[in-house]
Amino acid sequence: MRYPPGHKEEKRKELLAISGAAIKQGGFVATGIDTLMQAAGVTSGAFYSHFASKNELLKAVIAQELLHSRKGWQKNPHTDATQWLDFELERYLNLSHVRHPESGCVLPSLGAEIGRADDEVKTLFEQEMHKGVEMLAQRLGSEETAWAFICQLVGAVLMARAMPDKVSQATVIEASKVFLRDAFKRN
Amino acid sequence: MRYPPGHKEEKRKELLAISGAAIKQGGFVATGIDTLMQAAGVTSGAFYSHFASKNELLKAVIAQELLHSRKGWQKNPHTDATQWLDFELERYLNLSHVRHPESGCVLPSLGAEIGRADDEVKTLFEQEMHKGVEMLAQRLGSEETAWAFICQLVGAVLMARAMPDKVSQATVIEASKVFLRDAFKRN
DNA sequence: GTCTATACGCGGATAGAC
DNA sequence: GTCTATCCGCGTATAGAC
Repeated sequence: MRYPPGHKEEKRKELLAISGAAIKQGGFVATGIDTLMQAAGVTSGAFYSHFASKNELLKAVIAQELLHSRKGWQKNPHTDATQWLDFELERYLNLSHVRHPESGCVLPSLGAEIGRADDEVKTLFEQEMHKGVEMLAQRLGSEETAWAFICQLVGAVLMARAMPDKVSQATVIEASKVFLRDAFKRN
Repeated sequence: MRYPPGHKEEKRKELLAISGAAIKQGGFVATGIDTLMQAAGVTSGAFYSHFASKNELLKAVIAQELLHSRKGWQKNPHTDATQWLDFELERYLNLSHVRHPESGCVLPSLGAEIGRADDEVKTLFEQEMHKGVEMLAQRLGSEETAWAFICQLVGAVLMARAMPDKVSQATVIEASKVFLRDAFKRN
């Protein structure tokens, strides 16, 4: 055969990573398959060798992105609760994250579009989210607290990205940072 | 003249309200002008008698929706801080709001798309948001706290809408409700 | 002010050559 | 597996009749 074994799986992974970044940046509906494949250096016809439809791509992107987010949390080196929290707050609530959705968390970028997607997408999303919430709950005490923590972070980046300049963006994310630090300090 | 004075202004208001609902439900990019005007009972050609472009419509929708949100806060009858908070939490964090974006807050629905819009849109958004934050700050003590409050609410509804069933939706919004109640209780 | 008709581009998806 | 070519529908926006 002309391609080494495992080539297809690797190519799919590559397309997935590039598509994920482009979709987080431009939005799922707004970004066409032509654009996605151009970013990957192939033509739109090649897309369907790897994904059955654009909706299948969305599911694959969600699974990949949320897996990546969970891996990110596992890299937090701190055992002390306060230090662990500060590390996560700095990592998520910073201007670079606000200004670079293509390499950031999928939730502020695609949350609303997942909400408008079909049940297959939402069910997959729920399953992947729950894995993350279970992980966070071990640090934050309960799944309930983990959900509230996530909602605060996601809402802050979502709102900050809608702001026109760095100053107002910083105001929004710093507010949530202070609020969360304060809420978890008194336990 | 064939139409009474003020007819155009009224018609524009009507188109704006109907378009706002449809866009919050389906997304700004994903909803075409044909669809919007069909919902209003006119054809797409009529749209341009009232708005210069789809982007101008987005700005008008944002201004209208955020004005409506501020009016909603003003209807809160409570003076006691705890009662005021409970009233707002119940009003925003409930399943009906999660399941009816067309009549709900514009922020979870269009936040990400505003983030991808041009500077004109974002600047308008910032100005309108600041009016609301100033109002909330009088209740919550500071603009910083107001921002954090908004981010938690918006993130909760955004995440809940991405969930596939009522149970998981309720889990998300209840978590934020408890979290916020707890955070403001200890002041 | 609203209608119909239309220009023109881009959307998702498929067929067949290589 | 990827390419080119193509189908068909929908997107924004405009022109001109009524």
